[in-house]
Parts: sequence; C-alpha cells; structure tokens
Amino acid sequence: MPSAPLYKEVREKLLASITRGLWPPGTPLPSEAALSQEFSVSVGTLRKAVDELVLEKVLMRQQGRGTFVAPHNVDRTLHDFFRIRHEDGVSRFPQVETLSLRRQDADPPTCARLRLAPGSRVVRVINLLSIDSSPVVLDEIFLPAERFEGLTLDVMRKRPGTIYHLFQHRFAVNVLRGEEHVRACRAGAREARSLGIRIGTPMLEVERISLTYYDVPVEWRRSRVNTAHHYYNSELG
Amino acid sequence: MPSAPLYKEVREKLLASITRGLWPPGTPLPSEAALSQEFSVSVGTLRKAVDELVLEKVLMRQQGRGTFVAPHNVDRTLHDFFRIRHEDGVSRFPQVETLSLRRQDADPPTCARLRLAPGSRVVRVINLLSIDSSPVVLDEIFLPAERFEGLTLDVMRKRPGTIYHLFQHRFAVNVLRGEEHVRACRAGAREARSLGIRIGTPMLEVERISLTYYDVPVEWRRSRVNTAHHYYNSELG
DNA sequence: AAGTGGTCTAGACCACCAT
DNA sequence: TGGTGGTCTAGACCACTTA
Repeated sequence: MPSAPLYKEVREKLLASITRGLWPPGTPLPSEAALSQEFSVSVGTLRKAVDELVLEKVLMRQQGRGTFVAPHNVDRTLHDFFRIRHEDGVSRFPQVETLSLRRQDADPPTCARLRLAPGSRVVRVINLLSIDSSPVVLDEIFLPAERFEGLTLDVMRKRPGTIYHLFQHRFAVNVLRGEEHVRACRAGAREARSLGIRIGTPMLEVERISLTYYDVPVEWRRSRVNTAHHYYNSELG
Repeated sequence: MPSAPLYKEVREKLLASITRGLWPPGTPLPSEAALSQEFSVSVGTLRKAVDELVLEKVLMRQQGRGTFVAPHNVDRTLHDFFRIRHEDGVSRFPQVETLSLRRQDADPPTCARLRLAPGSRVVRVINLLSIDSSPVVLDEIFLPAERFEGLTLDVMRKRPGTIYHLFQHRFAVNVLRGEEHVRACRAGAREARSLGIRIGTPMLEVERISLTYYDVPVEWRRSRVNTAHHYYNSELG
C-alpha cells in the first residue's frame, strides 16, 4: 500500500486552499519559505508542488513579487481559449457583442453536460464575435444559474475584460481547462443572418465544455464559425 | 548580458546528441549519475534538464530501467496525433489503407510549408482511414523526398506500427509536435467517392504541419473528414 | 535593503527493474 | 544484488521587485 509522495499531498493542500478562495487572484500566496514551514516540508518539496500547479496554470510565479492564482487576462484567453485565427495567421482579439441573456430550464442533454440535476436552471447567453469588424462566430453559452446569480445583460456588456475574467472575479468561477468537439455543419437561418452568409454554407460547429478545479464543468457552449477567411487552430503533441 | 541557466545548457547538449542520433530509440541514455559527471553538473541540475525534455516528449523515463528517446507507439499516435473520435466518445485506432504513393515536384505553397527550395521533390501519399470498417478520413500527405529515400508503397503498406513509428525507425525522422488548421468545406468528387457521401456534403478540411527537433517541418498533410458520426477533438488550457 | 522566487549543489534514502 | 530513476532534505548563492 504505497502512500502518495509528499509533494503530491502538499499540492492537494494548496489546491484545496485555492479552491476555497483563500488567496483570491491579485493577492500573493505566502512565500515559499513560509508555506514550507506551514506544511513541515523542505522548500524543494514545496516548490515541486507549486511547479505542478504552475504547469496546470492554476498558479503563476513572478520572481521578486510572489506566487499568485493565475489571472484570466486577455492574453490568456487569446492563447488558451480562443482558437480562431484569421487566414493571414495573425491572432487578433475579437470584439464581443452580447445579443441576449436569459434564464431558462435546462434540457436533459444540457443538464448532463453540466452535471446538473434534471430541471436545473441555466443562463443562456448569445454572443456575436467579430474580427476586424466582420462577424465570424456566433456563440450560444449555457451556464449553471446557481453559480451565476446576478449575471445580467448589463453586467455582461459592461465588463472591462474577458468573459472568463468576469467569471473569475465576480462569480469566483475559475475556468482552467476545456474540451472542444468540432464538426462540419450547414449555416441555418440564424447563423446566415448574423454572420452575413448564405443558408446552407458549410461552417464549423464547435462544442465546448469548460472545467474548473477538480474537473467540474461550469460552462457549455456551442459556437458556429464561418471559416471562409478564418480557421480553427490546434496544437498537436 | 545574463548567461543561460546551467540546466538550459545541459538541455541543449542533450538535445544536440539526441538529434545527432546518438541513443537511438530503444537504447537507454547513460544514467543520470554518469551524465551529470560528463557535464560536470549536479544530478539535480541534470534532472532538471531531462525534466524539460520529458515534458516536451523528447525523452521518456522508466524507473529502474533508464531514460530513452520517446518511441512512437500506437498509444502516442492515438493520444497526440489523432484527433478524430467516434460520436460515442470512444477513441479507436483507425485502419489505414494506403491508396497511392508517388514522387513529384512540389508546388510553391508546398515548398513554403515544408521550407524546401523551390522545385524540390516530395513524396505524395494518399491514405484512407476507416473506423469500425467505415471510411471516415481521406489523407493527402506530402513529405520531403530527400528525407524519405526508399519509401515505397510496399514499405508503407507492410509497416508493422504507425506511420510516425516508421518515420522514426526507418528514416530517423522524429515527429515531435504539429499544428493543425481546421476549416469547413464541401465534399468534392474524390472525397464523396472514397468516403461514401454525397458531393457537396459539409466536411472538415484539416491541414497539418508536423515538426521535428528545433521545429523543422518534415510533413505536410491535408485531411478531409466526414463528421457525420465523428468529431474532431481538441483540448483547451 | 529586505523579501521574493530561481538556480545549483551534495547527499541520503526509497521504489522499481533486471539478473 | 546492483543499477536505475524518484523523493526529500538543507543550505548557499543569484536575480528580480519593491520600497
């Protein structure tokens, strides 16, 4: 019966504290020396635990300043959570326009994906994303209503940063990873209208499940992407 | 003028030896103690260099056995270089049928993608991939002819393992990373015939550039994917 | 100047594999 | 049993940020 390595246990304790909301984004964790004392391990072991969390992008280190819960800034969203690139290869941040926001009962498939009890309420948001002033992506986002009390059209439209930055700061929902399923589909009436293309045009359907700590799902979205002048980028290996 | 950390230099030396073909896949590297002596660094520093190469999947460690150049087995191909999943979510290894192989002059775009001199020769391979006996993907692969002398239809068809395993062992070409660009397109006559779908059906076009050490491109491929019962999977974060 | 993380060392001991 | 990588420690010194 082998026990887990010490640094794994330390990692777990750190993660538990982070999940609990001790050390909100922006405030530094105690120093490595302090934490290693608190956990009665050597600095090397503490560092190995932090190394893992940094690799998972839960934490971020800054030499001379401290260690922080990784913030959801524009760069991170662009690099990790926005896969659409202009065909010229340059990756620009899209303008996001929230078209609608309302609360509704989740249908069974949505409940399943978000691991919610049947009949739970969800917030449904429609976003239109434009790149260089031309509309490219139509997003349909489903959020568990219980986690997003107080989310309104106004809050959505007046947020200063990215969506995930809003989630992190206002709702203490920290999106860490996600999985996307990509298929080809035809533009329906709605996509055709919003994106300025003909009905039936081939386009991408991208489904995303976003996960927070311990791989708990917190967002489900379906995007329709016009790939006439853009592509979906994916790294292998 | 800050100099690079010691472990970065050690990493470079190791990578240079690996690229040179010292330690072919299957034979272990010298032990960490031996290597640390050779480079006149502590074992900890040597380990940090190896850590990075393991993270990049250049090396693989096995406790009690040694450290090896990471082999291209079926699991690795399936996990890192095959993104297509059946809609039931299960990931099965496809049957690959090589339809054709011939050498030809590369057109300018292909030369650019593979960073070859204009007019270089390439090997063009057509593969049909089936999952559970139904054809799903049609691959068109371009390889720089100079690196793949001796690659024939027969070699392709009779290889025991994956394509990248063949590349690694027979041609000393080690594919490490890649980038894919995904778009929606319509099935043409060829795709329709090979995949048993109607002309004009929306499908995925996936372009891949595969890279070896120091990000040198060694393969360019364009795949057409029927996503009626399969999807393209992508991890975020 | 004081405090933070980053690098590097030397050595002990453990877990696993081959023989 | 001997050799391999994996864990853990203690401490020195460096690089960077802030005040």
